Amino acid sequence: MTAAQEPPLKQVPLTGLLGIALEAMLAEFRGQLEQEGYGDIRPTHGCVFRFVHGDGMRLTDLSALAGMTKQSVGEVVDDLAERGYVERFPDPDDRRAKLIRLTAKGKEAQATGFGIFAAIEQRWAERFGPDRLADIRALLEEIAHAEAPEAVPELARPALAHAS
Amino acid sequence: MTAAQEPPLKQVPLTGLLGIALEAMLAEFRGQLEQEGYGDIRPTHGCVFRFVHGDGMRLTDLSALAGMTKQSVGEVVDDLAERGYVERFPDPDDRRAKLIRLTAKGKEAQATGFGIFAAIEQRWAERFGPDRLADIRALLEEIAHAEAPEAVPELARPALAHAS
DNA sequence: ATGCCTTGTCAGGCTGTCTGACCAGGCGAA
DNA sequence: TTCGCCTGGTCAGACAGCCTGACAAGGCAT
Repeated sequence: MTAAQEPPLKQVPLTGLLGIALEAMLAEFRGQLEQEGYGDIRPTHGCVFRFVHGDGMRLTDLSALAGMTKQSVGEVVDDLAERGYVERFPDPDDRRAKLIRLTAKGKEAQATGFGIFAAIEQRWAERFGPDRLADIRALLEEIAHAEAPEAVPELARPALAHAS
Repeated sequence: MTAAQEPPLKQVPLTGLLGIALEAMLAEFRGQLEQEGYGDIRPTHGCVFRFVHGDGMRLTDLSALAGMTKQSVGEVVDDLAERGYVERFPDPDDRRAKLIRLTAKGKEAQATGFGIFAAIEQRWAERFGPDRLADIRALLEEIAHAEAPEAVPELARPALAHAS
């Protein structure tokens, strides 16, 4: 037990740990979501559910937020439309464009999803320590803000704002 | 600034933040790796590089560690073998099996990769605070240990061990 | 009113993974 | 021994999820 120097410092890369934590949370999420009756929602659909809001958004905007091509997001939107979660309607201000919005069913699903995420985080907080989880969230928000501010517009306004 | 109750508590899901952090680290990793001359190593190859060690491992063992099918890992091994990073040789103890081990080139690549991961973590530590990063690592290790102990065998022996 | 930009779609392709079927070799029980 | 079953690895085929390229319809500025 003599704490000698570890020779090559073979620690598990942080990416591996992040990946495991992420995967575990997502697995929990998918299970819960299915249990709530949304078994037909797949991970890919997240790129729309995460960002769609308001009275109608353009595909172009969604794809920019999601960091994916219009074609890819368009396919997801098609799929969600077939399943009745979103609907397209013509943009009254621009006849080229179509707007995408959640249906009533879609809004329920989105709310359920966000609720599940909150519940999981709550459970993890109880399990691993509320303050530790708050710390990790704060740090991750800071990292996200630094690395991909466009993907987390919600972070544009918090306390950090006046820190720079 | 009256801290009233937030109505639907619309916080960004932790998974999103974890994903951004993970992606950012991996992007940094890939950039560095290419810069070190290993531009032909793709993310998929990680499922082998992460786990292969010693004097030869079976495909079955690698696939179990990686949590993937034998076929998928086999394809990756084929690819790495063509590129000269690993080699197969018959298991002297079991004529059905072949053992997989790193070539000299593969060992260099693996060491370089682990080094880059360590360097990135070091840089992030300086950037976001060494103690905060240590905290997040400790928490993530705990989570990983709880959620996927088989994927992080290195964690089987640390200080946590006598805590239970 | 003409030429360029934007919006969305169609078509095709690639990567990474999976399932199913199979052969060759090992191993235990009759 | 030898027969039936298990195990290690491979072949073949499929599919999800993403991409790039090409395009038609519509807006917009000179």
